[in-house]
Amino acid sequence: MREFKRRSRVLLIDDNADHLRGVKELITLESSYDVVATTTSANIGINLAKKYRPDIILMDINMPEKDGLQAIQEIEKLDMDIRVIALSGYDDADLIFRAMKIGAKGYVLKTMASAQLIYAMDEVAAGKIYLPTALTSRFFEYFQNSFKEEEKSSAEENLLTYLTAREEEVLDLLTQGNNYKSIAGKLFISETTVKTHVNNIFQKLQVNDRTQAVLYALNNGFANRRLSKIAV
Amino acid sequence: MREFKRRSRVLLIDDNADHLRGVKELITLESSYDVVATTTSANIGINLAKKYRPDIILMDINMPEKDGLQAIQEIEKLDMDIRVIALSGYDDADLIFRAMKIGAKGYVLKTMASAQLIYAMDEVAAGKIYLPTALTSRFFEYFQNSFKEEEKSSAEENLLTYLTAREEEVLDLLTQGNNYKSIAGKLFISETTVKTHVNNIFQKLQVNDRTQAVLYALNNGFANRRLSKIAV
DNA sequence: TATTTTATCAATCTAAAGATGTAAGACAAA
DNA sequence: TTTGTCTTACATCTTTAGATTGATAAAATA
Repeated sequence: MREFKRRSRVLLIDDNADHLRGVKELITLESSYDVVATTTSANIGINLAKKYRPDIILMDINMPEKDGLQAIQEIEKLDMDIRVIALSGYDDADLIFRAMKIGAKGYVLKTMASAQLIYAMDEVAAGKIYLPTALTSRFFEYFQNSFKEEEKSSAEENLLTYLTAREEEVLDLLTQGNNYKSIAGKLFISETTVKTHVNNIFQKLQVNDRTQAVLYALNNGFANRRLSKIAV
Repeated sequence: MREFKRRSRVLLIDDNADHLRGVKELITLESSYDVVATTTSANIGINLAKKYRPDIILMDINMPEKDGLQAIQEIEKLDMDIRVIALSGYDDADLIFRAMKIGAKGYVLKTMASAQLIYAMDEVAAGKIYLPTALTSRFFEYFQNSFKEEEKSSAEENLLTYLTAREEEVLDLLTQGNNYKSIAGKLFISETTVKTHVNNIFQKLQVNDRTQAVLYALNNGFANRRLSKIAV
């Protein structure tokens, strides 16, 4: 290996000045990291990120002024290959999920041992995504639950199962925004036949019009599912 | 602690008879687990699960006959508090994602050291969800990518931003399957006004009818997002 | 074989949706 | 003050959508 390992440049964002100082000292002790800047403001932090282009950002996500999660999202949108690790005081499943969803490369609790933080930084610096085992477990509980709820609603009774193969084809075209004429053309059948199918679909799905039919289809696992209830 | 720790009952499902025997021996050596049954067939495995009600199932998901993932899903549907750990020969991100999505409590590679498997079983037996660190990293790359694609498509140019507040209200009601009369009633305005709004919405979203408008809204981050491309 | 389901098509009718033009009052920005 | 946008509203007209009834042939099923 000819190229030696470059020291990773780190930006710290934490509204708690004391904690900020502590983390800075901790990291400075590590030979492989340079703290290029620190700030107690998320907004300033975003600007510092643009200016210094650090490799890693440690972002406190429990800040009053600006939401740390929002800041992460904005930094991710810059698409500058800056890897953000979320620092949080809480091991709340929802927080962990949202942080990982918007692109955080790690999530470390402030209460965790400093060695854990350094390890996370090492992993993230190496291009990996790191979550402590305990938090991973939390994450997955939340993750699996969000799918469980879906299944329940669709497990009740999915009226889509009553549709014939042809009706499914027609419904599929409906969910793509086609009108009668267009569907007739694509299936090589007459418009009146399409009307018959559509009417039968309405009966079976117990809806009144095509919009409701399309909505029913999308909400009940037709083609592609919805991941509802999960938004940042 | 008055109650002593009950030995966990384990069911093994693996179409590779040799591997099955090996894992069985390995687990039998552990004092805390009883192998209650083994089978090389996923279908039989499901029936054995119903019969023996094991605490844990080790399920090979790379089986030709029946898909192991499907088998996991069916077992999860039983809702019998049977915790399934997926065994796989591949650390494929998509496989890991799908296994965890449908409710697997763990995912262990066959190539991993036996100690790793036992550790996973210990964690899962204790009610946790366990993924080896390396696989967790894989999982999250896949997970985050699935959201990144969404953002791209909605970042191109979201025509929804051109809508006025009132038009958004109307569109929201459209995406709930309301007709003109219903919308007029809910917004306390006349039906003709609703028509005006709806027509303006069509212009702005560049669509021809309400179904297309609803589809555009749903596909472009209106109210709740879609997690497309990810299906089991 | 008899029966049911499915897919096809038609005619007819009503209701709803969509296109277009016009316009007045409110309100904010220039 | 003027300009522009937003919200409201109406009239008119054309086009779709949807409901209903009826019918035929093929295919699946009992």
